Amino acid sequence: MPELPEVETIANGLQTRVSGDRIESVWLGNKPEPLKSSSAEIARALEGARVGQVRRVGKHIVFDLELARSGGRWQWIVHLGMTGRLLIANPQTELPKHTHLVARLASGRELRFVDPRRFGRLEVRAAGFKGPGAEPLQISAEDFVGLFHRRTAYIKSLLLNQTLLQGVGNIYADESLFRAGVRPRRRAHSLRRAELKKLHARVREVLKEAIAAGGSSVSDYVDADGEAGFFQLQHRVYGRQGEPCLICGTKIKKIIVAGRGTHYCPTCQK
DNA sequence: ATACCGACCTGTCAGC
DNA sequence: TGCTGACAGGTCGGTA
Repeated sequence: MPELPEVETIANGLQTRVSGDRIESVWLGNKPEPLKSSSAEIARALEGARVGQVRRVGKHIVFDLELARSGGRWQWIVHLGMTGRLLIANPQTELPKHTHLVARLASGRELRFVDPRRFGRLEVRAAGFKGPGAEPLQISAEDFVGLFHRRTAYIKSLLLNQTLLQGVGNIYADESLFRAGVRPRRRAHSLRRAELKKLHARVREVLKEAIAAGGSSVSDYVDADGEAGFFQLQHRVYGRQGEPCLICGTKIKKIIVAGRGTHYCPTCQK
């Protein structure tokens, strides 16, 4: 579900609202848990820890944990998968279905992890998590070109590959390619240098605009306060199959690339 | 190296 | 009303 702008919005909300708070106790659901670390490890790392900085790395939310006792520096890493949510709530409000973790905070509130499809992942690990790829908002145009210009795969597949660029998902890949005028099935090495530079600029532009709008709410995305984002109103191709292109009027096409629904304008994108 | 497919899960919506 | 199938913001592993 959430891509870079949504994860960034959520992480910023959590930084504002829970950083500095202390986790007093943790409840974890059972059965096939959506965990990379064990329940015991997670509970041990979280309970009693003060929450330091909260930020986004790729599509992950990273909580710095400051532990009174063990001294070591740990991080709690949350990947929301398709349907994961991190919500701040009053203890009195009913626990939503599919709640897998509840962290009770010293301030009296709760931080809840809810994930119907269970594609999300929770992990605790030693500090220093960087993620597998480059950050789209930090990489230089030169390095961006270097990432793609020799690769033979479809450019869209590569934009989704988190070990190259981390944070871009299906919506923003389609939106970036539209703005750059590049078809999703172009082989990356067939893109001219100028096209790759343009794509670099458009990826950043789309992500920044989406962050400013609080992300895209396609079906059930909400931020840490339960608020929806608004960038879906600015989608130019994603979800617009059959509708006219906003530039030329051609019907937007939908095909499958890398197993994902892929939207583009056959006229504007070459 | 790359592409496709199924798996992992649940919910929703369109069509019958 | 209820059933069925397709599809959904993500990732992984197997196979050709």
